[in-house]
Amino acid sequence: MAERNEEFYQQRLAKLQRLREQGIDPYPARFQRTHLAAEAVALFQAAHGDTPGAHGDETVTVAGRVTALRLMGRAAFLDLRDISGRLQAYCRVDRLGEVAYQRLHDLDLGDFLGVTGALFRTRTGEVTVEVHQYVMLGKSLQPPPEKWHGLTDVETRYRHRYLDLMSSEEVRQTFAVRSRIVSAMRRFLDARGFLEVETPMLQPQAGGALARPFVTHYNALGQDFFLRIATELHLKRLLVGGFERVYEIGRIFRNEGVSTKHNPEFTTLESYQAYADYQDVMAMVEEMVAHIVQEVLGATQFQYRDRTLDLTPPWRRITLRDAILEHSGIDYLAHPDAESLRAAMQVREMKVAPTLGYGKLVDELLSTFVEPQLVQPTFLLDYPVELSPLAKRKAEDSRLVERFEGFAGGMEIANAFSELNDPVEQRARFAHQAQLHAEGDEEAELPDEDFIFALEHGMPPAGGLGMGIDRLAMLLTDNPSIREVILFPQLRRKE
RNA sequence: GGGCCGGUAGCUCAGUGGUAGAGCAACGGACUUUUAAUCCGUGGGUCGAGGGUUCGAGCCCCUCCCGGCUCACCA
Repeated sequence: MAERNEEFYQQRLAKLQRLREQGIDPYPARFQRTHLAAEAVALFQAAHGDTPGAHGDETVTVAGRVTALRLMGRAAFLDLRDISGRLQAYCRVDRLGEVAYQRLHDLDLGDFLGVTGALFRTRTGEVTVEVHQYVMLGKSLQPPPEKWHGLTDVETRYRHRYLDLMSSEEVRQTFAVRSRIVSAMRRFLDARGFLEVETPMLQPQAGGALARPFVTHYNALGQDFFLRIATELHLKRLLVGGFERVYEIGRIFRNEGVSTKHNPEFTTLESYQAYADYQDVMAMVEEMVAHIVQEVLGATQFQYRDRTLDLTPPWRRITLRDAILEHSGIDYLAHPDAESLRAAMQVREMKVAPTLGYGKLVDELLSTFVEPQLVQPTFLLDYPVELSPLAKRKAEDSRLVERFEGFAGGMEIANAFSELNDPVEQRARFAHQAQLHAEGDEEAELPDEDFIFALEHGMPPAGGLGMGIDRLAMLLTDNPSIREVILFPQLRRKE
């Protein structure tokens, strides 16, 4: 864990004081720069090529953080880093004058500095700005992480993410990619006529997924509220209201353990499209993901861990039944009830809690045998109705619903179905869930009377989708842990 | 919650029972094209916390805290 160092702080505070005594504001409000670091380098390169020792007459003003400082008596080099990259600055006493030059001794790594000067290329070939004048833009009072090894302590990286970002270009890149994923997703959906909406995070009851919620208290109403576990039920109310294509990208909260694939708050996309079914959604998912990857990485093939993933459509499609049969040898449809299926699983030496219901057992088979094998993008189709209280049954087989999940890199990244729009059946499904809840399943879906009331007013057939943005970001940034793609991941409080 | 691993200077890390170390960073000095600048010198530590064993504990034992991986739980 990073800790404050009082000695360094006092030293830097003294430097700050010296600046003020010289009438210098160490925290000015504004600075007008003419170029980013990378722009300055490109400018010089275009005008003078890469001949070592070349001097130009281009004057630039750049600003950034001091990341290295090499004082050599009557001359000094320092590295400035801004969002575009790094630019070396060269200071010499005969150019800056004795006073301004000596003041460099009170400069520290981490300070923000603005410099103006002429570009040249050193004899070792680096484009450099020879400083005519400089301005302190923000004094730093704590030392930055080590310049060569950077920050490796994982706990410090997460608790003080600014230090991690400060010292690692790779980490900065990860979060830039994450941002581009989300904006590419928005562009894709917007171009297809989807309307982006926002629905409540604080809810009198949390529904739309099988998960335990966080509870909070609303003082003004004197009531407990729940943080949403999904956006589904509100988005479908909007279909009832007449919107035909809606989506929401937002944070949801699930009161569960953390792991490399789970953070208690995470970000999902949910979209709903009227008059579409899960087959239409499947086509959209593979097209959308390929589009995003192409925009963000410039190709639909990329490295994830030790494998090359190819997200070019079409993705493999296989029924959940066949996938489980293939990887575990168990045909769950041949075992129509929980007792029989559990017995079959125990024959294969799986430890299964006797309290697990039929749906959970199937889920267990999926996550144990199938999910880790799905490295290349794959859609699993047709799930048992017990596992999907909000999905429409298949016309040909009432044990199953029209649902698919998308996998890549051994992780679930999408979940979608043809939405159940029959209010009477929805009520019955809720009743079944209520029964499971009464039997001790804390994750069972609770009946949402207003949602049923909405359905009773008529909802068009629709295809709905949920996607985990964090997991998509893990894939595209080649990170094995969800915490690496969340800026401030959840950690236990430390005191 | 279980198992395994880790927590030593601001940072990166050595140190397996006998005077707490190195590199970077910091401070002082030399140096006008360096770039992990170089050279000389200096300061800097409740060794995660608490207890125990021992003549003596960073090191061995116990408890606890925090983190990582993993299993379980968990979409």
